[in-house]
Amino acid sequence: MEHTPLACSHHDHGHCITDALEAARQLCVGRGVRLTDLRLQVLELIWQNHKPLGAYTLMEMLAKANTRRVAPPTVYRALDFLLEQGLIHRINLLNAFIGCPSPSTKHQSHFLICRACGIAIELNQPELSQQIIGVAQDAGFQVETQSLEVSGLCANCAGNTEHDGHEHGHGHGHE
Amino acid sequence: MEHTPLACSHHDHGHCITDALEAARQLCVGRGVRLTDLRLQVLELIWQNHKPLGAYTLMEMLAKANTRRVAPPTVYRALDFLLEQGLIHRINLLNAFIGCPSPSTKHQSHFLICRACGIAIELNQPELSQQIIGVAQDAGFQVETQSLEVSGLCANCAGNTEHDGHEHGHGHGHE
DNA sequence: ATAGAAAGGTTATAGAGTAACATAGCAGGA
DNA sequence: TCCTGCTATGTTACTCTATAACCTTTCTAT
Ligand SMILES: [Zn+2]
Ligand SMILES: [Zn+2]
Ligand SMILES: [Zn+2]
Ligand SMILES: [Zn+2]
Repeated sequence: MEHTPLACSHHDHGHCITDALEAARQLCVGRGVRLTDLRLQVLELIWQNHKPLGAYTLMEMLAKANTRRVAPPTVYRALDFLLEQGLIHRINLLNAFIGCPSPSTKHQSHFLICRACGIAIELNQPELSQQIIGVAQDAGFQVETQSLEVSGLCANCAGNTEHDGHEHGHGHGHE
Repeated sequence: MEHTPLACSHHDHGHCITDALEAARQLCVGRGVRLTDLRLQVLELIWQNHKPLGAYTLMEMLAKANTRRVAPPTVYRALDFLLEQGLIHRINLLNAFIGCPSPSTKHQSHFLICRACGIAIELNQPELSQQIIGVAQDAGFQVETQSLEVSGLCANCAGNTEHDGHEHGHGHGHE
């Protein structure tokens, strides 16, 4: 496509996208569910960087890409499908959505979210999940889903701002 | 402070409220901030049970109690104050707010939320907070706030539904 | 008293999500 | 093939959540 957007300055983000899309395709075939054009397009847009994307931002991107109006239910239905299949996660803190790098294995939603650059890093810590389940069990609580959203500064942004107070080159603008 | 804020069917909730309000008063005096009538009223409404309350529900309750219209900014400003002072927490999963039973000690927001009865139980697990900080540090991430929202069934509801499929007497109606 | 700051009131609008119903596209079976 | 039902998408309208901007009131300190 046109560009490799920001955030991931140090890795080939094109691979993130193509790998994720290919994995999604195979997963859906295996499950007998339909990864339609629209759903694939939404997933692709979400994967364009590592920042969570709001439904309305996504809507505008869709409208632009398809040169016609797209209404909220259209994008929300696609998002619902992707959530059900575990292909994306919802970040409640931001009312936004982000691609899951390991959709084939069921897991909980644990994220580190940088307040400076907006990147969201998914944790892969089954032990943490287990500890949370244990704590809940001690209270007689039966866990169904977990959402851990840690806010702060990512390695990049912490490094940049500990020397001087203002960020450079992070592009956390108005998108 | 002595009550276990679990499944509030069996504890004197009047004490929850009066204790919380008295603690809030003293805390604000100590900090030199103003717990105004409005703010106190909002806090009191929030403490009326252990379920998170939405801003608009709160708005209606305020309007009814004061027999005059209350606009969104009014309640949101009160909520912002209470959040800043740590007197309440925000549950992102529900877009709702709940009273904090231990506002005098700084801590993270860790909740068990029952999808059946709506109760939200705040965890008090500094070790869990520490473990999360540790995991983040391994990724070079500098933690500022944590939000853990675990959804599932509380002891009460799990007990009631494990014998038969449908709930009884839970009152998770339209309030 | 008076000035400045903090809090609250008012209006309007932005942002996020859903209900309800209509249409289109894809199946499987006669 | 045509029919039929199911799934996905389009469309309109609406609800719920949250904030911007501006004004008035109340508190506080001098
Ligand atoms: Zn994931
Ligand atoms: Zn960052
Ligand atoms: Zn608390
Ligand atoms: Zn319950």
